[in-house]
Amino acid sequence: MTITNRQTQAEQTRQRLFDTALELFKKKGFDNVSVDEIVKQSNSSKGAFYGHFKSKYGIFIEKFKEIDSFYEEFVGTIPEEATFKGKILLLFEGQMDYLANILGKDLMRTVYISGLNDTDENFFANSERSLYRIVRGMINEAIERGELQGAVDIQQLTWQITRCMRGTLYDWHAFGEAFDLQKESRMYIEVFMDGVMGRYGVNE
Amino acid sequence: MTITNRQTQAEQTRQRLFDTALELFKKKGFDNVSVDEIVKQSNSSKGAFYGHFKSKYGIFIEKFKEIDSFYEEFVGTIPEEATFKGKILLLFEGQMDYLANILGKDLMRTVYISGLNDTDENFFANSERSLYRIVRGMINEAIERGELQGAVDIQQLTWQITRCMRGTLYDWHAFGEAFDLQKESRMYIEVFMDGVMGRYGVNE
DNA sequence: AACTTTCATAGACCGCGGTCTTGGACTATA
DNA sequence: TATAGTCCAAGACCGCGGTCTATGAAAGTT
Repeated sequence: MTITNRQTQAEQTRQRLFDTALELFKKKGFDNVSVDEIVKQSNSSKGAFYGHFKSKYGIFIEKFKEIDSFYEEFVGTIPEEATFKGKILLLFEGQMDYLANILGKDLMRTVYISGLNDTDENFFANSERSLYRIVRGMINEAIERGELQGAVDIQQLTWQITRCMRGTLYDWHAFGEAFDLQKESRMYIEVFMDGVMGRYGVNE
Repeated sequence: MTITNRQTQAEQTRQRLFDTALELFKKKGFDNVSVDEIVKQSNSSKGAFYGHFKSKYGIFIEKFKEIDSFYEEFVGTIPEEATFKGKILLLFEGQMDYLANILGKDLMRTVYISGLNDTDENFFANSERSLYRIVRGMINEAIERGELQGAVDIQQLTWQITRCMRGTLYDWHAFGEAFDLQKESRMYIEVFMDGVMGRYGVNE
């Protein structure tokens, strides 16, 4: 399968749209940028835009997926010897920092909106996302190390732990400026992990 | 302040729009009903509609507020002698039942979307909502009864416990049909409350 | 009763996200 | 090189949520 001229051309158009859109979103905010504006600024057309992206949200969702590379990298920085709980806390901290400072609140808002709109086929439900694989991995490891009982429902616990993230991130938007993401995130997951260890932890 | 004819007329129009809209939403789903359709079916006009409601979402948000009456009533059915944790569990159970069977998933979806859109002045952040008052009340009672330490941050804990609701409800939408709201809700809050009691509970 | 003011309603209008038809350059095949 | 097929791009178009201005009847005022 050779790459034709046409394909590279298309890829360039796509990239131009993508970059322009992100730049405009950053400058003016998602809601204040129209698709027409993106298209015009990119010397492109709506036909091209909707050929490459599913919707205006699509741009942000595309960008959001970069978080998977972040996870893969970040997980390598977590000390091997940390406890299960410690690892989860670090993961939360790193993630929230990345979301707030790299991806940004506006992007996250649109991702969460589209999670409510695209009822079927949304990435939150895709259990193959890096995030879920990593959390599952941590749980498995904790079982092997004897930190968690072997009988724990791994999938269930994965959804629950990541639900703590989603709940916190939702509140980050709903509660406005006063909400300190990093602090709230930490306090919340600490309590939850206490509950997890109390229930499924192994007492020695 | 006497009530004029004009005011009662307006109230009737508002009610007609409200009822018609809810009926149409129920029949065809929120996204498949246009404001024009609501207005036409109500023998009214857009001017009237937007005079009475802030947006199309406004209708559902209005309806959603009825949940406060539900809370007030429901809280009376909780046995006085139940433990703090027991009461919270009952509250979750009753609420989830009400949301799923009375208000409905579509309504909740739009409420959660508007929580992300109307950045300022959204009801989630209004700490005077019945829900928050009730949870705060339960916490206070638990402190008085010596179930919880006096030093616990009441406001913080209130947000955290209700965040469990929000997180679960978000997932209810994001995860589609397979998600069993009642079951997931219970399992999640149980773990969290274990954590709460472990941290802030009083050991005797 | 004559007038002014107020305010709910009507519906034309606007900008936007998204779709659909069209066109024409590129690719594949002979 | 002639021909057929493919597919990216162009932009007219549509339906929608929401705004704006006009209107006329009710309320307030003298």
